[in-house]
Amino acid sequence: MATKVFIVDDHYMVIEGIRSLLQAEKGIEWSGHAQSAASCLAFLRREQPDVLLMDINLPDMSGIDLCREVKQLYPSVFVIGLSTFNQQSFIQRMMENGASGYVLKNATQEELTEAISLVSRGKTYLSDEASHALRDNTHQPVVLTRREKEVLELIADGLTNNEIAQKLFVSVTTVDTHRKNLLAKFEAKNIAALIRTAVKMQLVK
Amino acid sequence: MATKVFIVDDHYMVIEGIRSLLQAEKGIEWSGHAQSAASCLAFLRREQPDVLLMDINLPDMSGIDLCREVKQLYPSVFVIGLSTFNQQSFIQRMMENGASGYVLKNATQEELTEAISLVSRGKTYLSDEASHALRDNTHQPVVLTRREKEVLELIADGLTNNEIAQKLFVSVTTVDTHRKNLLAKFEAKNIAALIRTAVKMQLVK
DNA sequence: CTCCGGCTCCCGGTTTTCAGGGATTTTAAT
DNA sequence: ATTAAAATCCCTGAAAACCGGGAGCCGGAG
Repeated sequence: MATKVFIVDDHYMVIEGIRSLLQAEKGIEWSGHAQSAASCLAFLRREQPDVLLMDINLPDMSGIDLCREVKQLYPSVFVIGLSTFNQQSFIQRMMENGASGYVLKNATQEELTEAISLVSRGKTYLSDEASHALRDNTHQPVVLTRREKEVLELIADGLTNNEIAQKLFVSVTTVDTHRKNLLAKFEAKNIAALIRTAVKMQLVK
Repeated sequence: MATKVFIVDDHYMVIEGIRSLLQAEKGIEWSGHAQSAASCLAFLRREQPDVLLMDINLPDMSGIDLCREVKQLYPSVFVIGLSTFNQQSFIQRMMENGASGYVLKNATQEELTEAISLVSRGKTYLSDEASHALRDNTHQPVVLTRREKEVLELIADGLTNNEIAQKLFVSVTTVDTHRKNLLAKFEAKNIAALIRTAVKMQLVK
């Protein structure tokens, strides 16, 4: 029985590429594709594939969140993360949210089919680069509170503590405390270093 | 006579996707592909296609630079930028360096073939989103001097003016001047805002 | 109920940045 | 040789950030 594969990716060319790569494969059945999280979820309501290839950057929802949602609703669907980037933080969060594998978009046909084959049998597949990135596990993902995110965003916008305090209707010292906590969480020496890593981790737009 | 199309992109799946999209087209001849700037240049030394589809994010060289080099060596090769991102700065710099078009990776088959057709006849094609992004022409690309880049990098690393001064063997006031100039060039209120945009513009790693 | 995390607020003191000037020397291009 | 841009250096004063504490309030989990 062939493995049913569905793909969600907002880049039409990537969908085409994967379809073309998998077309010839005997054990794989093309289940369909979606270009957004919403239409992916809509499809899943009617029908569940065995393996779901999922881009991490979707227009309406992050792949991380979509993955969690999918695994919650349909635990039997195995998810493989798909991305151009080889960022530990992404890969890690993806796996934490129930993904079974992670493949980079420059993967070869062999890699992809092997990944699908392994994952459909309940195993885990990580591309070499991905597993390597996971081993570099020095930075665990920084978890911020609601308030800290707000403050961080405003700091990144160039506001001073004073201005932030006024905007959030709190005291300057409160903002300063949040700032201290942010510096601690990011293990940053100052705001410059903090913003740098925050932007790279995509915690600020 | 068919238009010869060559593609350079480090993502195998995108190459496959485009190949599959163009396969059926009558007027288009698949000239080959490369996964790095180096092998693209190697190919061009032997043979020149009519149209060169070029990813902006290459492993060994930025598409921006590759585009400039290609146009300098082989002005008759028309370049179409290819990217997942819709960032004005990229598009603009690509066009400044001689590209004839810019297509997003979620383009449809029609869009892509139209782009190739237009560009091969010496015209310009910008995807809707790209041309729209270009219209938002508020931010011209920030040009930094050698020294400013160094200082910016060190600021982003979290060093203070004092530390930077020691590292670069110059006076603190010099570093402060560079800092001021950076703030002015980025039109940033303070370092937080500066670093934010600098990272987003990929001027710091 | 108790404990913990998040949010709030405060103090005192030091360091750094920012906003204004102005000025000289190197370097590269015409 | 001239010129312009880059790089260097200096001053002052105000504003902001950073440091290392302490402390009360609340809501949810155990």
